[in-house]
Amino acid sequence: MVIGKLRLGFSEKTIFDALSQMTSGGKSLRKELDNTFQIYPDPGYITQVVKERGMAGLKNVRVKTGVPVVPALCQRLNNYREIVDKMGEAAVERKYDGTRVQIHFNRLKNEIRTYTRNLEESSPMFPELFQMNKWIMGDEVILDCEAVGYDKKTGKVLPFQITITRKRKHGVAETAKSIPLRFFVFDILSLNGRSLIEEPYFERRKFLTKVVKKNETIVPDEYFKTDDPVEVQKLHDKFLKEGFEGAVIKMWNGEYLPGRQGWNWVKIKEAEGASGKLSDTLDLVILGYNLGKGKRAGFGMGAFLVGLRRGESWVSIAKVGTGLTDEEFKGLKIKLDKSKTKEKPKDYLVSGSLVPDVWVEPLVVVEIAADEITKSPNHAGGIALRFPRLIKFREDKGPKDATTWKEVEEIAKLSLN
DNA sequence: CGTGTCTGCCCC
DNA sequence: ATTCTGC
DNA sequence: GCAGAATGGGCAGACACG
Repeated sequence: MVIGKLRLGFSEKTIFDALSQMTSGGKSLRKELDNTFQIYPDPGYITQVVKERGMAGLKNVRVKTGVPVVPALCQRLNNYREIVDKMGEAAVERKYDGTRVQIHFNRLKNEIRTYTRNLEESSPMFPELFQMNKWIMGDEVILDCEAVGYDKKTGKVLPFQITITRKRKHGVAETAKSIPLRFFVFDILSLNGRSLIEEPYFERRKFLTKVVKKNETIVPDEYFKTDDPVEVQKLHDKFLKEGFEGAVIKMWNGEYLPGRQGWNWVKIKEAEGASGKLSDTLDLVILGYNLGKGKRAGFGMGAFLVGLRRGESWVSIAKVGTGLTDEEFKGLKIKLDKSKTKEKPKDYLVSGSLVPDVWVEPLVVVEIAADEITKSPNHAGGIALRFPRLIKFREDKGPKDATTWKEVEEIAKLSLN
């Protein structure tokens, strides 16, 4: 099936608005179009159905294996009480740092297909699913899960960088052997032709338990029911200690809603109130900046390179392009241009792909938050920050007061549990 | 044949 | 992924 | 509150170059 470029993003909204108007419908019509899009995300097809059979035709569009469902996503919120206040009763699940997989199983057609979070078909990536027929109690099933690499000896999950090596065109079988994946199933979207997306969470979970038989490769994900913020916090701490990315909290009665809607699904990774999953923020020095595109080109900076002192050199460990307001970008450019250098300063160690458009003297200190310190093939320091963002400018600090290499190594050790 | 660089309706 | 911004 | 548009690290692949 060809899903056109209009699939996600820019104009299905416009198209559906036009379609609603054309068919003299109002808001309810628009809602019906959106609901259909969730189970058949192809605006071209939907337009055709409406054209040929009118809005009534939409009722005949059903969930089916081989057509991806627009996946539900998590809102972010790092306050336990607020989460519970917004949801009431909720389920708490582990957050896995892997890759999202929507599994479509059709016994009669002998078909097993998978889709990514962006509705990309990914079937060739997961040869281990070919035995689904033994593991699934049903003939036509759509499952939602997270696939994570795991260590066969210890059973522990592996870092994202290892899991994602599976995203390849060649050598999939070899990689599957050396880095097996485990599929943690947390939802079921359809069963034998019947859509379950409008069923409440706890009902879907009942179906899931009946349908998925646990084994080495596929596991019905564990969940904990609660309406107590303290309990949520305890579970979150437990998950972090176990080495998982955090917790996902879902409304107990919630439907399976596409995208981020309301407070149906919420994720929490960091300690309550913290700005990133990494235990500490880092005070780093700006080494240069890039000119930026689109709106950012207007104020002459899109991102800046940060690093710290290691021995006699300055080494980069991240680029930062978020966390600043437009005004802050403008102000920072003016400030940095005062210490622009024509050439790369001699004591800078920065590898090719990260070389900025403009080099600056190592003077400006910024506080940076991140989720993780990872080994890096790109940054000269050999490590990098995952999801770096600016917290604030440290005008009170000079380059000598910046975080030291030793401190970073300590934090890195801690973050590897 | 290796190495470097760049790209992806990429994954996060 | 995170974050900011205009609506 | 929501969608859109900026931006991050890093993987395999494709391609250029020597």
